[in-house]
Amino acid sequence: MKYKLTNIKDFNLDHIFDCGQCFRWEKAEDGSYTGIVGSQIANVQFESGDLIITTTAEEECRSFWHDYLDLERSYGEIKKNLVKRDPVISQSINHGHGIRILQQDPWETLISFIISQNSNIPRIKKCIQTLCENFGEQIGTYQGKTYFSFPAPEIIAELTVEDLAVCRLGYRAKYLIQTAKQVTGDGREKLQGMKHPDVSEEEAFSYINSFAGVGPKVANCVLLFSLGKYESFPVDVWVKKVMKELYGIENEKEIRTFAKETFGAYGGMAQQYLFYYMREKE
DNA sequence: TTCCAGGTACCCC
DNA sequence: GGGGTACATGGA
Repeated sequence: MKYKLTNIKDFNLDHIFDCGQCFRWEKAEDGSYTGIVGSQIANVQFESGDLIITTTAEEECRSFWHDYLDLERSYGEIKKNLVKRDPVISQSINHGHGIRILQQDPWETLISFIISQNSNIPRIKKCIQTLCENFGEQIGTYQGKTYFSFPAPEIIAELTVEDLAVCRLGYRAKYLIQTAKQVTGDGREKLQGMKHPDVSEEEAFSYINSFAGVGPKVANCVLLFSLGKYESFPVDVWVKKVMKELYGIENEKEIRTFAKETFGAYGGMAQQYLFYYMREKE
């Protein structure tokens, strides 16, 4: 299927796919991006306000893409609000003005960010790709390339550390297996259930934080990138750098307090603008 | 060689 | 509850 969505503002593919929230979208020479979401392969192009989505899905799923790309939310208002609360962030917002927080799958996000710990983005991408190629399902080809789904919890739960050695996950392999075992059964439904607006950020945090290999940083990424808890403010090495440089705050606890008080309900968006700014700056 | 990367678990006090 | 340290791996 092919969709054309018009008059889209505050939207930039490079900002969205290169701000560290996702690991499986690839840029093509024409500037479009191709990725896998669920069991469909999709290509997205964006030019002068028009968004063209080409997908292998046969059924109508326009509203799905609206949700996934977070098109219903007014990022213009959010950015205005953030600058009003804190003028210092405006340069970061200008730099990543087209960022949108994708509404990703909680299971894939959980595993991806367990893999991300103490690693770097190119290697994280490679690990995840190998994981999908070896243990996901082949879902089709697009422009000569074969694509694979993200392996289900039931698949990873049955693997051994030796099976996963091909992915070069290091000490994280055992976390994947343990977490997958926790998620199988009714766990998957509980994980999805955390998306519900009635589930508070605190409640979601303590649940996600209880998985093997998940600490505060990974938990906050899962909350922000897949559970719609937009006040979450993941603190990693890059955020520490930018907070020191722009605000003179080094202590992690102070960073959290500052973010909560300053950015409030949209701490997650603020974090993404700051993270992207600091990473591009190097 | 050493350092570092979207950190966490575990131990000690 | 804060403060060290080991942990797999690959690129700079």
